[in-house]
Amino acid sequence: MKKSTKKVRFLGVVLELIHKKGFMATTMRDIAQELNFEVANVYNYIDSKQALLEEYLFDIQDEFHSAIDPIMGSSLTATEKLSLVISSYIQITTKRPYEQALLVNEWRNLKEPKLQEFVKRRKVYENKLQGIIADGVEQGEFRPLDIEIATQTILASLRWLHMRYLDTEVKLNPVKIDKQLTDFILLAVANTTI
Amino acid sequence: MKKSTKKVRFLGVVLELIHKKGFMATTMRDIAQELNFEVANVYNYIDSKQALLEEYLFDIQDEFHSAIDPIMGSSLTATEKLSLVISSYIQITTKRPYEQALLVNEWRNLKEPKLQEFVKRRKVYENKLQGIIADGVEQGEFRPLDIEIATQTILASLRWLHMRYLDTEVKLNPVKIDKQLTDFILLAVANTTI
DNA sequence: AAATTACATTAACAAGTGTTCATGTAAATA
DNA sequence: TATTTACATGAACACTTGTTAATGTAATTT
Repeated sequence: MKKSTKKVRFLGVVLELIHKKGFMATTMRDIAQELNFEVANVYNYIDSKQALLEEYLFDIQDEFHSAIDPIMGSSLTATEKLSLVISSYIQITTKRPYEQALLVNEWRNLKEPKLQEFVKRRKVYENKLQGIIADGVEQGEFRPLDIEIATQTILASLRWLHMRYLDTEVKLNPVKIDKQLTDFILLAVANTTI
Repeated sequence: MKKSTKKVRFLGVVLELIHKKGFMATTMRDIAQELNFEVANVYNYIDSKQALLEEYLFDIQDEFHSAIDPIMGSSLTATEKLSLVISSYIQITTKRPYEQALLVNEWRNLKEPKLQEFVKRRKVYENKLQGIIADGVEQGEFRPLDIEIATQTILASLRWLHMRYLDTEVKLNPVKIDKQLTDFILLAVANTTI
């Protein structure tokens, strides 16, 4: 549609509104009111309510892929790769907590065929991480984990963080967070003590 | 309202429907159709759509409290307590995955004042676990973690499990899950190797 | 057998839903 | 200056929403 600064503002304001009320509970009239104009004008910014959700979700999902791909392509050890994935995940979350919250909470509200596309793409990301874990176990860097459970557990352990970067809550120090979570996960998968 | 077996069936069928479609997207007419009767009859089972959500959420939340309370009251070590909390969490999740899914995904759709009540009660649970962590750090059983981050991370690492016990997916072996997750978390918080 | 309760229907309600159309004006471009 | 583009409005649309009222019948209790 557009790409002016007005649209940027629109997306930012609406993102917070959707996060606060939930996507389904946010009506087009809610959006219009938040921006002090009439309902019909919302359609000068977006094609539909669904398209709006898709725009947010696929955009933030792309960011996660852009972060993991160069790590996959590198020739680092599994431990180093895992560490980098964790750090990149935290970095994206602290930079874009509202989008991350949508990613966690609202992806279910996508409709087919976009829903399938989203889930498939998420699975690709998970498989990349799972590849790192499998490699680490094979090389003896990690203990003999069930790699599927380990992958899901690691991702889950990172999936709460956005809550601490929303609204007026006291922000946690990203560097401290990074150290705590990296230590936590690396200790959990490691074969040896540090 | 009631407590007959008809109501039990009602709650079971509707629980799955709500999980599949999402609470907001599930209409009273959807519910009626799923049970092969008319909309108005839904109100012979529940007072309102909101009350239905409240019934599910506070019931499963109570189950988590009932599980953690006796552990808190015991005179075990922090490590033993943490281990038991993890196991009880997994047990509830595997036994009632749909309710657990609601707990994770749909609590936001509660309305005041029930929403506040829910959040407050969840905080109580979190504080109990946080007490165990704090104790473990003080006693030197655990490493010097940031106890708030550790608590949230542990809980988050358990919060994906219900997904593997829903629908027609291949169920994971609960005993294996228990061992993998307990190892994962205890290693992550431990001061020493096992 | 009579009375109460549990389960069901038909019909309607007031309010809200996403979206479109026709139209207008301010701003940017030609 | 003329014209296109960006941003805005008012009115309406077809449909869906949760909920209630009035009423009926099957099952259970007295």
